[in-house]
Amino acid sequence: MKKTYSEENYLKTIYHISKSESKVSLKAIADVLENNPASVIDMLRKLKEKELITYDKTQGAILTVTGETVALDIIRKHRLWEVFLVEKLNYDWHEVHHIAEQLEHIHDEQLAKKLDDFLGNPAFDPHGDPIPASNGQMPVYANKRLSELKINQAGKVGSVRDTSTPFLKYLKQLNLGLGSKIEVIDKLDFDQSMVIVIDGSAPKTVSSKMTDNILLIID
Amino acid sequence: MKKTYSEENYLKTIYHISKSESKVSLKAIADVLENNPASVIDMLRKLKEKELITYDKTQGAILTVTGETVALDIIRKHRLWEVFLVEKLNYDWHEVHHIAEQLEHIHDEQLAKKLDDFLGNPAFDPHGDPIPASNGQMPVYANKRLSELKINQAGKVGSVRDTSTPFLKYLKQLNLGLGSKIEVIDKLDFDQSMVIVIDGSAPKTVSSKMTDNILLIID
DNA sequence: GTATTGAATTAGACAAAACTAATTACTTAT
DNA sequence: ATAAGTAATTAGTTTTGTCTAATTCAATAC
Ligand SMILES: [Mn+2]
Ligand SMILES: [Mn+2]
Ligand SMILES: [Mn+2]
Ligand SMILES: [Mn+2]
Repeated sequence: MKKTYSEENYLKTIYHISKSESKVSLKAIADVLENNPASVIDMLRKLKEKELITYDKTQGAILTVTGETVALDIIRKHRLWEVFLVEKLNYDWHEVHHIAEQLEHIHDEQLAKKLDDFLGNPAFDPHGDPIPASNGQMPVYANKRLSELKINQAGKVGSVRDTSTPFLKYLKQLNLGLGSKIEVIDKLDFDQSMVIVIDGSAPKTVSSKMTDNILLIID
Repeated sequence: MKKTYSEENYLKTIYHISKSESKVSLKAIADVLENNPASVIDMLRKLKEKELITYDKTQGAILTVTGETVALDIIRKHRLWEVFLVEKLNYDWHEVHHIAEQLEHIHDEQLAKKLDDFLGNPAFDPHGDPIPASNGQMPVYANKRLSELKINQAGKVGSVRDTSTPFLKYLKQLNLGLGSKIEVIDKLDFDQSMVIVIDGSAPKTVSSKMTDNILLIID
């Protein structure tokens, strides 16, 4: 059965939340989608009806196998399109999210496969996030948050957890991108802010909100 | 103001009908979109309200300048995406229409321009239809229908008027594509069917429905 | 000129996806 | 244990875009 634009967005959101929270609450979904909780509960009941999720107040929303398949398919398309926009159309990485948000809903049997081949079967999207395989396997990479590093540790930027335009613009301004080397020079106890060196340039101070959203590959 | 998916489809349809009929009747729109006339009249009133068209029973629907701009923008995107799908993703020309039908509604300031550049600023889509410029200028080419040719006249296929899958499949089967040379060997008086030679191969008989939908460039 | 047909229009209904406002159910903090 | 605050839920609306069925209008056909 064909899924609507909106159903697909809900499934995707539930998937994402489930990766960082132990319970996918109604409130969390409402926050991410910027929808009213009353709207959200209606949709959850609809998705439950279609057996794409289970839901109850205490357990929260949980994707069924079918539901997860749909979610991963949307995420796959989203990330492939992001690669296309950056690699082929020369968009900046902070500009592509809202376009991929639309493109991920284009329906066609062959499209994802053909696009994937055209792009050379990329493993990561422009934000460093892994692209699920067509069979729905999501590769996992053991990355560490910058905020978890201790003084004098170092790593290479593998991905970012926040893909909002303001955050990505801030990173650009810091001259920080995927692959940048980061060394922790100092970490302040009182607010967890860090002094870091990016690719050997002058040390800069960054907040814990920033360091929480950078994922590093540790050598 | 942002236009909805549906509004865009109506404007595009009105544009297309206006190119082949002197009056864009409610009935004609309903037929093309396969919508009920009652639905169509509602939408026409809405488009009139927004000053994208004028409409009354006798005149039919007529695009305003703003309405035509929107229509041409959608058509431009539709045809650019078709080029992308055929040239870059290796789709067959008969497979791309329903995907472009979705892609044409992706909204982004820079997208059409970037896509156009990436594709090398093509002048025609895979069906031979001209791609409107970004300023909304639609290039016009003086093509003649195959059905208008007389015996012994010849021409090169410039575009097709029907882009339905059955028609395009039929053309493929005939080994007929854009650029194919067609010579008229015979024309039957009673049903206007023709005997033609395609690129020098064995003569074939085709119906008037077929010859009405092939546009030729005459040498 | 009246009958028949087809086109345009009206009225009322419906599904999808959102909303507001009010209510109920849980969790904390005092 | 009670009050306060947060989360979940209900009830009732709204907007968008569609539909069916009934009606009116207009163009032939005889
Ligand atoms: Mn989306
Ligand atoms: Mn991404
Ligand atoms: Mn369309
Ligand atoms: Mn086309």
